[in-house]
Amino acid sequence: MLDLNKYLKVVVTVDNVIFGFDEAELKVLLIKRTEDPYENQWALPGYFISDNEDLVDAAKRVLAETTGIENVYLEQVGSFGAPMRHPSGRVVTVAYYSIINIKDFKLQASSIAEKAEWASLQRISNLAFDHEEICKKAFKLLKNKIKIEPIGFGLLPPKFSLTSLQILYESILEIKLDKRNFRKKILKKNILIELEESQKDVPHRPAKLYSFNRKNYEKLLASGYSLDIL
Amino acid sequence: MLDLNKYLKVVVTVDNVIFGFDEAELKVLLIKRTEDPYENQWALPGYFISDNEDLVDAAKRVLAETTGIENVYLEQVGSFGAPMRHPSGRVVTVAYYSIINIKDFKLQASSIAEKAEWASLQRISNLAFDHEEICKKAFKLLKNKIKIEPIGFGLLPPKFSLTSLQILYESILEIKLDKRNFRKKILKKNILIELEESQKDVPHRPAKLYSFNRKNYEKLLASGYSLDIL
DNA sequence: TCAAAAGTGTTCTTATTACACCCATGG
DNA sequence: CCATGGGTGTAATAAGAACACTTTTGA
Repeated sequence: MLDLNKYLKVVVTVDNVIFGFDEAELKVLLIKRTEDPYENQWALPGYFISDNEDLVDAAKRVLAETTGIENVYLEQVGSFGAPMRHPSGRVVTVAYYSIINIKDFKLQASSIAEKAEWASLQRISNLAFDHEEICKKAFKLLKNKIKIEPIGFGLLPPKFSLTSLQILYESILEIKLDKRNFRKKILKKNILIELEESQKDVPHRPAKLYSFNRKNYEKLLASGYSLDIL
Repeated sequence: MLDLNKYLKVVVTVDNVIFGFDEAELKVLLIKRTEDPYENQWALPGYFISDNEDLVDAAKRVLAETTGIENVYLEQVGSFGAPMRHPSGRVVTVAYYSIINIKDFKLQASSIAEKAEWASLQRISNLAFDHEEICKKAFKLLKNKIKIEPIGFGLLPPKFSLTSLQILYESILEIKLDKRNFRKKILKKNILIELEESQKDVPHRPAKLYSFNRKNYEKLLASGYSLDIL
């Protein structure tokens, strides 16, 4: 039997890039570190893995422990293992990302994180470690994914206006879209349910509200269909 | 200063999924293992990382040591760290992939690998560890990448016929393409140079040969252009 | 002269782009 | 009655899909 002790062993951590959408802006969840190194600096919610724990399970556990967020689907960003990325020694991290509706979760402090906060994507410079690089790679993956999968709906409340949806796409893809063309295209996909409800108490014509037709999307998927929203 | 010795340390390996193209078929490079576990079984070329070595550098070194292949560009597939993926204990692996022209490299045996061999993609079941899963994920990434970047040319000799190029796209994307439409589309991109040469000694009308116009592609890229081949 | 792959255009259908005005509401 | 964002259609252009026969070569 192979003796693994002959080989280099390193510390492995997991980090999470959680995207949310609020006030018409894409945000990312950061924690304020309470531990050395980078004490009191902003960082991605991450920590060490435990034994007998799959990497994605470690990421879920750490996310819950540092921010209170539970039950989210995580997708892998990749591994980051530059020899000096951690000032205390060799640490390889495996990063995950997800997108959530900010209003669905209440952020909690923890022993590891003094506080968790949603930060604008424009303000992710000066993060601890190589976390800015990790954020950027996650954002790139998010951009590619939203073009072919209806993941944007996870960032919105269950009932939303077409304008909110358009702003969401514009924020993530960093482009401007034509209102009429966007509506035509998204409605033709048959993955939205037009509700009876409209916005209330807005100082302009209230927008019709829609919800995501998950059932129909899954039916379309099953019949071998690629979304290709934009 | 944080003492990393308080935390779990695990063995980290790197594995490589090297794609090649030969006899009109997409292949992947495998080694026959000479070490326990999975002795004498086929596996991806991989091994343990060293200290003070970035992950991608480890992957390059290991690839050279196990197969003799050097100087290739590696892209990360991701990390795989299920607790029982290695029978001897906890081992997290970071996988990379690349595509090369088979004829450009001579495969060499090594102490770790009795021999290296190109295997058809259809024959990657029964690999050691979770290497089949890793191959599948790498193949998915390759499929997506070839749609938007001209990486296919790396799999072909410097001079190739349009039919070879079409077969290459068909193999990777696992679809059939219309000959006329494919030619129209690829020629319109302005990334091919039509050579004076033709095939020789073929028992049918010889095909014109083309080469990849890298300079022009880079110029197009710089002017903010997305390839979108298919 | 046969077999095998190379090479070549047109038509039809579908998707994409560009663009400007009236509507409903709260203040 | 004003400000604000909601909602709507058409025409022009570009891209994609479908399709079959002739050509060149070696054997």
